[in-house]
Amino acid sequence: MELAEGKQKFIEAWGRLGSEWGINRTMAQVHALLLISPEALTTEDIMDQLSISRGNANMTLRDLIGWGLIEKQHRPGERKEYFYAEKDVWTIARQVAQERKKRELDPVLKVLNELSAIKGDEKNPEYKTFKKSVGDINKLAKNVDKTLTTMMKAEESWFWGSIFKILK
Amino acid sequence: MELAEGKQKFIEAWGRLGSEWGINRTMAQVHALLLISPEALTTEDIMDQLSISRGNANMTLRDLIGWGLIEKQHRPGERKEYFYAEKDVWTIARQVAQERKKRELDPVLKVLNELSAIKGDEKNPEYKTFKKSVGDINKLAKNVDKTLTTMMKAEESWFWGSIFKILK
DNA sequence: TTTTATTTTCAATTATTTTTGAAAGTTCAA
DNA sequence: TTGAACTTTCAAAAATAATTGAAAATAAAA
Repeated sequence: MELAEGKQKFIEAWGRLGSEWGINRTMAQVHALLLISPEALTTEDIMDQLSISRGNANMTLRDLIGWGLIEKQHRPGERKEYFYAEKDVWTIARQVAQERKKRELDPVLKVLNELSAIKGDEKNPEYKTFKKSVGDINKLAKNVDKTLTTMMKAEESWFWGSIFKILK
Repeated sequence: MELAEGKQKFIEAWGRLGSEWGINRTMAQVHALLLISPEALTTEDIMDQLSISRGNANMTLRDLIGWGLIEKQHRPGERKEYFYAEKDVWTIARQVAQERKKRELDPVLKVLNELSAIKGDEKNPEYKTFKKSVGDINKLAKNVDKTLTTMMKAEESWFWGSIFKILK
């Protein structure tokens, strides 16, 4: 396979994975493009290479900045903005984990805690089943939360080293 | 908060979480409803409680069976089918991990391996950056893959025990 | 067999999400 | 200031996804 074809495949695969996990396909593709670009790109570069509109490119780039995955760069003497992706994959993983935790896991944990506090008749099967399921999910979610929090602070080699020492 | 309100909140929260993670909202809601139901429910029960059509209920229930999250039950002397959700949360987590790995991670790993094999000029920055990013993502994906594989075989208490012994 | 209960299918509709593109906004050099 | 270069906004359009509901299929009972 040639490099040019490989790039297309990578952008496509990253876009598909993103959309399967609730991330806008275009956003994932722009991220993929920047990930494999040695130099920062302009909005126009991105519009051209992915055949997307200016509006779409602009909004997507802002979102990616919001996720902490890319940054704006300026070049002396130029008005245009350049965009450059963080290339360290572990940093990317932590960043995504942090954002999704904040946006999705944390709110759900809040609801689960409220629901865990509901009182009722222990003789009532409706109540018992509700309580059990909510409680169990809450425990699991808390474990995931703790693991993510650790991961977000950790060095990659230490993290996987620790995981595999045990899980092997 | 009353039980009835709590149930609604739970169904809503589970539906929202599902859709944020690429799972059809209705599917997540049907799952939530069955999770907190002590008894198996009929298609009609589900249609009524969630205000969805028969077609939607039927397809969603089949999907949930496909994910290994619910099962059909039959009652002697009755023609109607009843649906009952697996209640063990760790089993649910493993099942979801297994299905998503199979449907999404495995195909991506296949592509990444192909892309990792692309040869090119080490002096070319385009090639070097592509190679580096793809290679790093591939490594990370393989670590996730290993961890999921272990998790899918593991007992809950052992798994979290091991994780926290190290991550603390 | 025929009737009745129930499930499944799927074309059409509805809802949601994404994208476009042109106008408005901003910045800055002249 | 003006105007060129560039960025942002957002209503409308397009694309995608989810849902409906009635007809067809299936299965059991009469």
